[in-house]
Amino acid sequence: MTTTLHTNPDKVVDLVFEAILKKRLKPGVKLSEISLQEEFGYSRAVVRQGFDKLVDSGVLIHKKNQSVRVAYPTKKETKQIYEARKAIENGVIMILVEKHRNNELDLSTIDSLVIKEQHLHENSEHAKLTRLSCDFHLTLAELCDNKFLVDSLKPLIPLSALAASVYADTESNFCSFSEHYELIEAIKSNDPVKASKEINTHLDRCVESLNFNSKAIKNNSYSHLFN
Amino acid sequence: MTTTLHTNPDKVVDLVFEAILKKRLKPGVKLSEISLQEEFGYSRAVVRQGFDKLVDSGVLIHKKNQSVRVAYPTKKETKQIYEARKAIENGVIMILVEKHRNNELDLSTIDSLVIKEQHLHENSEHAKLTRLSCDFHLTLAELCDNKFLVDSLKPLIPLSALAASVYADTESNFCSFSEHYELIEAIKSNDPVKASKEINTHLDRCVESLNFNSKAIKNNSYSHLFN
DNA sequence: TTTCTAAATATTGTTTACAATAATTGTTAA
DNA sequence: TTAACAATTATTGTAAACAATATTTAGAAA
Repeated sequence: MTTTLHTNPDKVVDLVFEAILKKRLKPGVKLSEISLQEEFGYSRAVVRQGFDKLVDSGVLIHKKNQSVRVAYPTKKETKQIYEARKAIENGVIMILVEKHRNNELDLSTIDSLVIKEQHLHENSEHAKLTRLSCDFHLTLAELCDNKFLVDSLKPLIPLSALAASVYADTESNFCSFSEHYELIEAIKSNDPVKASKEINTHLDRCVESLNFNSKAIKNNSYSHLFN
Repeated sequence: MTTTLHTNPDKVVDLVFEAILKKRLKPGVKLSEISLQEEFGYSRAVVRQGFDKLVDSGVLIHKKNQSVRVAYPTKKETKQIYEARKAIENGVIMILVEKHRNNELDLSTIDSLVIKEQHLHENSEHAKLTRLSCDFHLTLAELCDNKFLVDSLKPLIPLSALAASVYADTESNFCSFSEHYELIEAIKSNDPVKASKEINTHLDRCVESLNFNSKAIKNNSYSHLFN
């Protein structure tokens, strides 16, 4: 078997992002350069470059001479993450309403995504629904056709997932499917005020559904996370 | 003389950012790893790490096996940059209005910055004014006390400066001092609608002041940029 | 048993050397 | 003179070796 050698640091970034969105990588977990090198056939330098990018975006934390760790968002950071998302995603929605008004917007991909979400919701497949709702928000940004906006939002999605890992009591009802539906309807009705209200309340409710008190104790006992 | 060895890639990032904001680094210029290494005493690895970050943010362009080059924003990219800035900075202003309403905002630094801008404006020191207006926008973001918002906006400022290098006919009136003043007044009046309008029209006018036609020819003749 | 200390191990930080590629220069032929 | 090609040079890409630091393990003393 010829193992193809991977040389793209972005692949490492995608790998870590995906693992976080699937809740396989939990907040606080250690990630050594060598382990990824051996497991996936990346050179150590490539792994380091990928890690550097992830550290830059705040998804990994790096202290000198220590292994990087998956971020463990504090209450304050969680609120900052959603505050930043509100700013960026509001802009995204405004652009999409404008585009839709000018008949420049193809909503077919997002429509089918919402339908998928509905199915998962009806079948109570919470894990998959959570995963898909991340795609929902990123897909909206991508529809703007603006790489700078996408790059700004991208790291905030796994960070949100990490915050949920820490503070969400239950997976159900975290990122509401019905609110996604309403948001798309607002875009289709060419109503920027309504659309803005929808995205704001949606993201506000994501934060409100978190429980910062009960898990506060857990912050002091990282040990169970590190094997 | 004991030359202290620099080991922080972020210093390289700051160095390049500052050089761009001061218009000393022009769009399209080549940057070799070795030159910075020799000139500032960074190790090549550190320079590479800094370059990687700058490439990630879009400020440098990197093709395999070639030296990195300072970005040369196209017309489309320039519009994307300002579209992204409108999204992010709108969010920034909304946060600041809310903070000011709750008496949680100290505007003294931004006030003195605007006064400095006024002096430079009156003395027609266009270069310094352009430099300071970049600080104005970044300082607003920093007042939000949200590192994610700051990180999102940060690369868009040098990119705006590069766009101006390419498409601005004259330095004067590029980023209007009086509009900065009006924006702060809007925040002080606790009026989110007015403040939102101010930042939007301000950024729109920045783009409108650019001349995408005349410089279109220059795109084909890079030669004057490379010494 | 528990706690402190020291040795051993593992991991990251940095430099170096070499390979691969691009850019430049020089030469020759039309 | 110009254009095409070859040889040289310069620069980046990659891997490997070593140093510095952190972590773990083992052992000794309380």
